[in-house]
Amino acid sequence: MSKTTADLLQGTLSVLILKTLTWGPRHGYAIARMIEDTTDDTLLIEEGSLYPALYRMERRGWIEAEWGTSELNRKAKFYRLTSAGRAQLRAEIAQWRRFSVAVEKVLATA
Amino acid sequence: MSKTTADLLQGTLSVLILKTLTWGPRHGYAIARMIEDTTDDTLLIEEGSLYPALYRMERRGWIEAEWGTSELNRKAKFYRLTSAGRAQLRAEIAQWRRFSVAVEKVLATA
DNA sequence: TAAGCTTACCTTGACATTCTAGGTATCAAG
DNA sequence: CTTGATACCTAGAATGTCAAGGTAAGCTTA
Repeated sequence: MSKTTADLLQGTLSVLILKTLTWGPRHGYAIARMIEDTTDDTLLIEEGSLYPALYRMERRGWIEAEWGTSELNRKAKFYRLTSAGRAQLRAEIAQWRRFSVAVEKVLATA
Repeated sequence: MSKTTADLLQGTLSVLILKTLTWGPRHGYAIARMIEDTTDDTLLIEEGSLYPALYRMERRGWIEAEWGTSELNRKAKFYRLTSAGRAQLRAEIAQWRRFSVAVEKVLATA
């Protein structure tokens, strides 16, 4: 099963990133590590998915970027939530729950 | 996510179809209606997604088709699960649960 | 001081899936 | 005989993810 779409369901990456940023500004690499750690590597965040997602979200005004220095003294771009991003997060969480409840309804039928 | 609050997450349509077919052979239109009814229209199955999905699944040997007559006396193509489809269903359910548990872990963090 | 590992970012192109928006045909009901 | 529901089908666009590359700088260790 598969090469594609097995690791992440399309559409969930943004909610994961937004939620991660509620803990405070983070750079991309750290966001990926946090999600992987939290899920015991069930969700693997590929960099080829991560960075394009960050650009999309920035373009849509959900997050803002600023260059800085990482904890390990490397150049890093720190993202933080905007208020639009916070609203988007609320919407996406609600959407996710509605959706997963609905899927469970189908899967749970005897 | 897109304008309709009800679109599917990529990768979930097949598990929904497979599960629906455990109730017995169904034609495409009936599969869509069942999923929509079960979820109170939270999950809307577009025909442009449904029929291509059925072909993919048939090509992969998860389901088999046979022309027949619907309850309302119309020509209809009835699909039924193969044993490969049953195995696929088990795998996809397991995958879905692992995935949704992982997403919840991220979203649930205080 | 060089090699190698890790951190950190970025991009291109392929790929799968879903949606939009059409279309056909049949049957039942008004 | 027109309308609405049933039932199938398809082309093309849009979207998002992944694979697979790449750059560069800091740390470690030999």
